[in-house]
Amino acid sequence: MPQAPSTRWCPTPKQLMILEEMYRSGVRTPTASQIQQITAYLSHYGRIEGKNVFYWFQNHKARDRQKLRRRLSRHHHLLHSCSHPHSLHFSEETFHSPPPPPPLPFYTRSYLTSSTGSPSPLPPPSHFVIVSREDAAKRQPED
Amino acid sequence: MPQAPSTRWCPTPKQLMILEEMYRSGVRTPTASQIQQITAYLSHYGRIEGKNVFYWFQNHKARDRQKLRRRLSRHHHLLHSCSHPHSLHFSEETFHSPPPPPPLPFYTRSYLTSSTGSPSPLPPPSHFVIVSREDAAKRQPED
DNA sequence: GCAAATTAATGATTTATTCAAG
DNA sequence: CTTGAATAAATCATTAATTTGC
Repeated sequence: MPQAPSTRWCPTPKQLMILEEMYRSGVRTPTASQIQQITAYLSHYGRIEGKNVFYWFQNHKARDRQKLRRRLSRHHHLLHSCSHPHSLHFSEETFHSPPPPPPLPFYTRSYLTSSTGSPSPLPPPSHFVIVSREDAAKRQPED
Repeated sequence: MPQAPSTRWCPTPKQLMILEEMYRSGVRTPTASQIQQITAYLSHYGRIEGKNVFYWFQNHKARDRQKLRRRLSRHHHLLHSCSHPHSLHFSEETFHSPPPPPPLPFYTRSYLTSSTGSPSPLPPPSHFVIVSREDAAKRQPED
């Protein structure tokens, strides 16, 4: 019985080291030729195909971003909760502790495209624009 | 030491999420009244002013286009820019120094200059594509 | 120690976006 | 308005770590 035909690529430690080194050096989305070169080089350390290299960089980049985003998010939350000592009291949640679920129906593409049905929004002031950097600027949805 | 009264707005993760959702929904250059409403809504999640919203959409749209344009530019210049050693962060250092055992020169002058030196179509077609996007080019910044 | 069971990583696919060309 | 090009995000699937009962 032939060994389990491992259905997916499994990088050798050496291959992994090199890929990580490249990533650290700034490689993120290698071009086709770069992928070819990288693949050719890594094939000295074990079986590998171009798509493996392609996927590896895609995944690594994506998960790096993911990790970073989670870290920043947590950091942000910690800062906020720590900077408001008085929020430790539970009874005061009425104020600013947890943003209650405010209504979320907002602007959607449908709203923008069917602009004729907009009763509340101010009429586009059109020419003359930009107001101060203060309250806002006015513009027509051109997109 | 006086606390740094953070002179500029810093979106909370929640605010960012909502802004991005709006952007995805088609909002690009909200009108003054839209900005007012958005600001009011986002203020549930942290300090924010109308100008912050205005600038956010301006910047996000601009950077989105910039990113795309840079990608296209890269694509357009690939054949020529491949001869730019600088564009390959990991070229000789990464390959010629660390990997001692196996031979395989990597990015050599010949490769860089004869960018068209990739005669074979590219990474294994295996039954799916990846590869189609390769011939085009991408690379480098802000990834 | 050692596998079966469970959980965490991560390779591979699919889906949803973006802008701009036609 | 539709489509092309190129991802990046979300998801699926399999492999590696680990936990656990014996």
